[in-house]
Amino acid sequence: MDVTGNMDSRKVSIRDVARAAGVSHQTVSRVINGHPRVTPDTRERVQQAVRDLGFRPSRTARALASGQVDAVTVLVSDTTLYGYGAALQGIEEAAREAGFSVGICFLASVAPETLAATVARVGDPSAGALIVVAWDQVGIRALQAVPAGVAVVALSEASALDARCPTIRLDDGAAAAHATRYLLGLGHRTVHHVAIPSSSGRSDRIRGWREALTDAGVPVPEPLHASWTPRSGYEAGRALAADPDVTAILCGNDDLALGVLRALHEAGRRVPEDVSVVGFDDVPQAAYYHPALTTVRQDFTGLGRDSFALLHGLLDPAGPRREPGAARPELIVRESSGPPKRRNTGEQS
Amino acid sequence: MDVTGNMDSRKVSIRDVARAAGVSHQTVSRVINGHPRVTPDTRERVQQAVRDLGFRPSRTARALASGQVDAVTVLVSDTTLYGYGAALQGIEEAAREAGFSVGICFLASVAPETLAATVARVGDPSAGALIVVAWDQVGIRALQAVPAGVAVVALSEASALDARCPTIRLDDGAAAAHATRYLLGLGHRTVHHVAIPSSSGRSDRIRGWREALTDAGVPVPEPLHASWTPRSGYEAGRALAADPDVTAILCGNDDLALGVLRALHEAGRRVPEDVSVVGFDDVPQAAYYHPALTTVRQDFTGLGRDSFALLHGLLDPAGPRREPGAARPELIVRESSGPPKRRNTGEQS
DNA sequence: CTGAAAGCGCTAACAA
DNA sequence: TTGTTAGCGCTTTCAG
Repeated sequence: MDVTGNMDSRKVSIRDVARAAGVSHQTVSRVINGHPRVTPDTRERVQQAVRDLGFRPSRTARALASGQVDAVTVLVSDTTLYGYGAALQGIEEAAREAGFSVGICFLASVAPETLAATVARVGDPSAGALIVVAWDQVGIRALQAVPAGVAVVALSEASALDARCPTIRLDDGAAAAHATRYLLGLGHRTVHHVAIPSSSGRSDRIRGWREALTDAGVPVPEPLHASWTPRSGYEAGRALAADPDVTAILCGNDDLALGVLRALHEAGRRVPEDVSVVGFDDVPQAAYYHPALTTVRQDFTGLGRDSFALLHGLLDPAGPRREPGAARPELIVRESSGPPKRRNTGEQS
Repeated sequence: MDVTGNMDSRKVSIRDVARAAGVSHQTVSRVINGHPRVTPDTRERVQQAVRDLGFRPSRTARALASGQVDAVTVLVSDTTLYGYGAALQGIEEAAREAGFSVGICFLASVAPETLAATVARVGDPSAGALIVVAWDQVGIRALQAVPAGVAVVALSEASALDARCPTIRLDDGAAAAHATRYLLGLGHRTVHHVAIPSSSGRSDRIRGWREALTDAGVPVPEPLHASWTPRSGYEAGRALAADPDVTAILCGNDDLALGVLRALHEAGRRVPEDVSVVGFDDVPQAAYYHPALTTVRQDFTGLGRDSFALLHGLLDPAGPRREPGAARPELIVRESSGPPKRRNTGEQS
């Protein structure tokens, strides 16, 4: 017995409540599920008994009997990366508000050869629905490994090939183009790009950047393909720093930009006087980098919320629809970008 | 029917398999659970049927019948903070290896008044065991709200009062003391401290720092109490930058250190020439800050793994014991720390 | 509006 | 070694 004088609460079942309230266990079920046609009096008696006994319905039993689970598990490669972590947070919030429990599986730590088996296990129909963050290759592969018959929603790049499931798309092509035009507008002759890995081989960010360059009729340098880490940004940055023609760099994320910043500094190239650097994502630290990073803010949390709303709508078509609410990408101008020091007077072509 | 020619796999039950294999459903249960006393022949027939029908056991039904769940849910305030995210990742890895599914609940987005209810809901005994990351106030409060009768393990600060549940303790008091002595050893007259919020009011980091100072017989400045964000580090840093006596600052985490770095820079105080800065945690970005941050590396992932191992041992005392494997905190010296520029020759006391 | 019966898919005792 | 009989705690159907 505990403080409230009851027996251990883990053993009270719907029948115990029924007995205490002098009704059938069925009536108890109706009351706890908010069934409309119950006499106020009966309802009150039952609720009293529920309180007295500290009854908590078993989600497991409910799931088994009804075949519905109210659970979603999120497949995501690595929440240490800001965008992924924020998206997860958005999903979890929305799911919790809807009374769903949320499970998680980090794909990054799954051996490639066991990926399919792992996905099959966590994607068990009896474990509820799935949301897979497919912004990278692992995510895409996980998506393909999802067993048929499971409700699933994906978060993907806009350019990702065909979606065989409902999808929330992150269109940062437009944002990349916008950032590129901003840099061009500052007077740079072209903009170099350090790219994050793409899920599809044709990343939106690369595409947007390239289009902006092409539209402006300026040369399109070869993009540098990096990973997600500051270290790989640093390596790309060293290469770029050695080229005096480089005056503006658009980075695929803020971590990359951080590495680029450092490489530039070590090479004696000042930012933004000699080189402008623009990041992507707007991590909470970006405003405190040295110099403070100009970057494209993205609403990952909103995307996460939207993906859950989409899933919820799928699962319960009768339920209230929620309009997508994710904010559009937004360029945040800080210290790391500015006009090139010496304007070229346009000699060649 | 799908590619393999079977009916929809979500509806095959243990009895279907039994029928196909010509045995009782109980035998099927034995086979899928690896029960030893089954004739190899029978076992083979059953396994064949399982394959043919694409049978997947229902975790829900299994949980309901056996009373065991093989699931753990993690209560954590905000995985956007590196240490929390890494710990979660460690827990998830270890749990998945053990065949557990892992759920998650972000405390930061739970309204304080609904915290207890939320914890009670996700901490439902039928939802499995709990690991709560109690490195902060919300975590502690969540821990207290855990209903009796649920298996729970906590991750807490070493100084946290009494633990009413098995606990993995993070002792960064020693690490803070070590970092402080390192700074003192460099010749600084004292070390200032910008503190993260503590779960207990008596943070280990503060204690270790204070002890090192006291042991060395140097003055103990009042610690500055900040939050977790670069911004709050920045604010503390501005105050510190204005004080010419400040030559060494130990920060409660790397984000704080980043903010401090920036404040110092804006104030024209050079790092490490004028002021040394040491952080805590060693986030992946720390080596790329400007200057590269000296910091105390912590093995959060290992802590996470250990906490799951502890829980697993609790749940299954017969199972294999796993020794705690988390690495001890380690000081990583980089560019942000060094000897003070002008040695004081010890005029005033 | 309420109750009785049946069963969700599985495991746990027994018995054979 | 295998099969039979009972449930786990709840929802669902159908009577009353």
